Amino acid sequence: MAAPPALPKRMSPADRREAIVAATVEVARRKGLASTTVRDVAAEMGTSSGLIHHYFESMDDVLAAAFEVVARQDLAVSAALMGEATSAVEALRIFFRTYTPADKDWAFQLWLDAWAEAARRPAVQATSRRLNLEWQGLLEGTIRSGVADASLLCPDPAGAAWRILSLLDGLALQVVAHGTTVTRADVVAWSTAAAERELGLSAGVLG
Amino acid sequence: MAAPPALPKRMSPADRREAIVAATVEVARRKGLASTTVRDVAAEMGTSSGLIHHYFESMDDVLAAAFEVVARQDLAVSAALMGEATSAVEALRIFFRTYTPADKDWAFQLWLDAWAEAARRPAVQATSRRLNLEWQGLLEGTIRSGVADASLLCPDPAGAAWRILSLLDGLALQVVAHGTTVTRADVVAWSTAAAERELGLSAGVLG
DNA sequence: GCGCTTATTGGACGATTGCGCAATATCGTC
DNA sequence: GACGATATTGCGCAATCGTCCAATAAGCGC
Repeated sequence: MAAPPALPKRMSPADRREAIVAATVEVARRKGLASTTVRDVAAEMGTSSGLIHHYFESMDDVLAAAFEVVARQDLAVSAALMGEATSAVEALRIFFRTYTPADKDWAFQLWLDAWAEAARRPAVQATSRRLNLEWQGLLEGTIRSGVADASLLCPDPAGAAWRILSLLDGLALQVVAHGTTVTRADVVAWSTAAAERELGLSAGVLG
Repeated sequence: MAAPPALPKRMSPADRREAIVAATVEVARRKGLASTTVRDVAAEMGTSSGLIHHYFESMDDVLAAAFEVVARQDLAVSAALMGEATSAVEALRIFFRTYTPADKDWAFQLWLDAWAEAARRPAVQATSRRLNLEWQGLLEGTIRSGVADASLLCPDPAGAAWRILSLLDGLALQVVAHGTTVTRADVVAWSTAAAERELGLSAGVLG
């Protein structure tokens, strides 16, 4: 429990902006994106609510920035680990392992909120779309590299990436939103199996 | 433009309840589930807002009821048409044709809202889960009947139904929430192709 | 130490939210 | 035609929302 390094009463604009986003993330983790308010964020920081609007034009921007931090961090972690892989197949294994974090349901709930709020909050829609595209790009790139060295077979890397990602999202959605008969284990098993079939890999290779 | 049949000033409880739900659907179609308010519904009906609370305990219940009507109607239409099919494969063809209605994006936006709001509104979560399960049941039943008469091959009808449904949802999500590079045509083509592979059908049969 | 810049405060503002309740209007029944 | 049941009104209530703004105070260059 390391205390934040002796917060000065007055922070540099860059630091403050970062602090606001961090506080927003913390609140959104507990309450979801859709019901995170300016006052929640201010209270979390221990400052006034007016301060938030000194750095952000609207709440839409604040939420979008917070969502971007969370989503981009997960993306960065996956991308970094996949980058160290010595083969496309190994990278894919890492992808499935990091994309389905058992203890971070709240992050996926943020995605659910972002997809729904996209219709009402332009900034949230823009970042949600951007991040989704980047995830697809990461996956597509990995597939392409595997096709290049013939370690896997795929006539349509871009489409395959969308299909794998969407199946994963659709299944995870059921777990997080409903807690249905679909289990976390099903999500992993079914999506990896689908990817193996999609990429001409033998069954179980991505397990 | 047929005027509603001479609304009496005082309606029977059953009719009024129905009218409230209908008005809620109309508002939700325009504004989404998440931002539909008691006063919106009252204004849509041309009545007072207090009336809504005379029939529903909370707004959560109203929204859940409205969502259920929309989702159940789509389900009923699909189920009815599929019931008239003379083969499992034909039923599946109907399924894909009716599940992806080009001109009704707002209905899918309601699903997005429901999935996100599920974390905050118990009644919405309950109906969202229930309806999702029924869609899965419909699809699973169709697959089972096809397996029974050997018109298709599937070792795991329940899982297959979840996978097909989730892929469809995940792809449609991209179209509705983001309007990304994924097109409506992609959604249909990709999900039918996945289903054909999943069910041991030759390519293009479900197109 | 002085003064300018600006980070920060703290509350006001108007709009909006879900919900509750007493008063009123309307209907079916005798 | 009067009565009882109840559908409906219309507003009030307390809480909350995002946004804005004048006042305050902290830090930096001189």
